[in-house]
Amino acid sequence: MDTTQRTEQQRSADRRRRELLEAADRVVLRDGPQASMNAIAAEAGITKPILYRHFGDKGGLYAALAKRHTDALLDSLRAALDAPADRRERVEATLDTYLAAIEARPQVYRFLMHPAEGGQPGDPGFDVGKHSAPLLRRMGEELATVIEERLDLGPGSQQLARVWGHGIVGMMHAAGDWWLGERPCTRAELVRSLADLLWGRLAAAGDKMGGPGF
Amino acid sequence: MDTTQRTEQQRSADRRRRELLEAADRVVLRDGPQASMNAIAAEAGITKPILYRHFGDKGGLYAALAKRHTDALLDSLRAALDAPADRRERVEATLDTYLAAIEARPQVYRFLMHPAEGGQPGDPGFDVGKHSAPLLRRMGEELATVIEERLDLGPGSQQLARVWGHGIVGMMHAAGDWWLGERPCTRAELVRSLADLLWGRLAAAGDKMGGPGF
DNA sequence: CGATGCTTGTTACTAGCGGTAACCCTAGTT
DNA sequence: AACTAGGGTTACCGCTAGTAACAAGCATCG
Repeated sequence: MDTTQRTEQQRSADRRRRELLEAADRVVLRDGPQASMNAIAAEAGITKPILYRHFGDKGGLYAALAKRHTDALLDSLRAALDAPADRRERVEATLDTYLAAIEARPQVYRFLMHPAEGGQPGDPGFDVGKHSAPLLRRMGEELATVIEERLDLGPGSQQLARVWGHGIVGMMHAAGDWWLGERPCTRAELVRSLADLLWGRLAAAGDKMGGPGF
Repeated sequence: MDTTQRTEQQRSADRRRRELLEAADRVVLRDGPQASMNAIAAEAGITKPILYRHFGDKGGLYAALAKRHTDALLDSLRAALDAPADRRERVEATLDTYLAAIEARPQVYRFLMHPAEGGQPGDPGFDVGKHSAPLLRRMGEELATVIEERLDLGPGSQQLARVWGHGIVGMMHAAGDWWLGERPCTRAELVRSLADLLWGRLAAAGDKMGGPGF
């Protein structure tokens, strides 16, 4: 049990793992989220059981793959969120960063939003809750902490911040998804519209027709 | 080609179709979205090919199934949205209606959010865009039309309304999904927090620490 | 009456998936 | 030389979606 040997092997295994992940990345980027384990193994130049030895099951591989992209995206978002500017500018920069990312690599984005979808036959468990992609959850929590750290929201601020975190992330996600499909306007316009929504223009707008009854 | 006969057969087919849909409904409600065609056929007391004759493929069945629930939910939402009350109350009622629905039947909700996920092997097409569930899209569009009809938003109102429609729906969806998993507060509190967000409390809140640079 | 279709239903199959058991082979250790 | 440890492969299991191909019941036409 020599430690140097162990680290040697660990390193080798880690390098292999990274190679496999990059191959998987290529396949997912080409075939979308339904890339098969066979295809990934073939792309990596090896066969299935090796994949399973490294990642356990398809969910494990997908989780590892998703973590890389999610971490990268979250780093960008944190940078935008931490920029030295006023709140509105920071919000717009964060929205724009996210939208630019999903615009640049839609397949990766799609993969992140529709992960494993697993559920092997023998498993009787049926996880209500945790439907959405881990990316959404992580972004929501991240934003919640930022909000709670920086904003003075009075009593119940922690809970309020978490609701807002997940809500805002969901708004960004859904609007981005729709925008990516239809492209009804430029990215800048979308960012501005969403920021306007968050800035209370919905509440401030006047009614169009007659009295408030309608 | 007697018309009466034709309607006769049409009626019979429609009744069968409804029976099959109800059986499928039971199975999906029990087994979740990964219910197999075999299981659905067994529940309906028949065998697979009949399902395929009626619905084409799994996507077809799921689409038909989703349409029923989506229509029902949209009707409830429209009712809440059309209530004779002021805007804030209507928004809160709509949020609450949606959240109550997903709370009452989480499996149906999950099914609606993670539909077919189809993609047969031979099909090289890869539809970027249209990732999210049809339910989200339809709710977004619906809300957009309501906003555009009732609010005076100045120039570019149509585009703004659509962005807001999809954004608000996404906010509701993501917050609801998270809430369903963690149950960190009551439904009423969640509704209130989200309405507060839409009412601009994010923009109105004060900074917690020092100057605006941070 | 018999033949023709049409709908309803079945059995039996294909092709591909995720996942695994069993084996092989090479390297290094004692 | 014997023996173990990993990396690798073949061949399989059970499952899925989807599809022939065939077997009735029942109307209509010649």
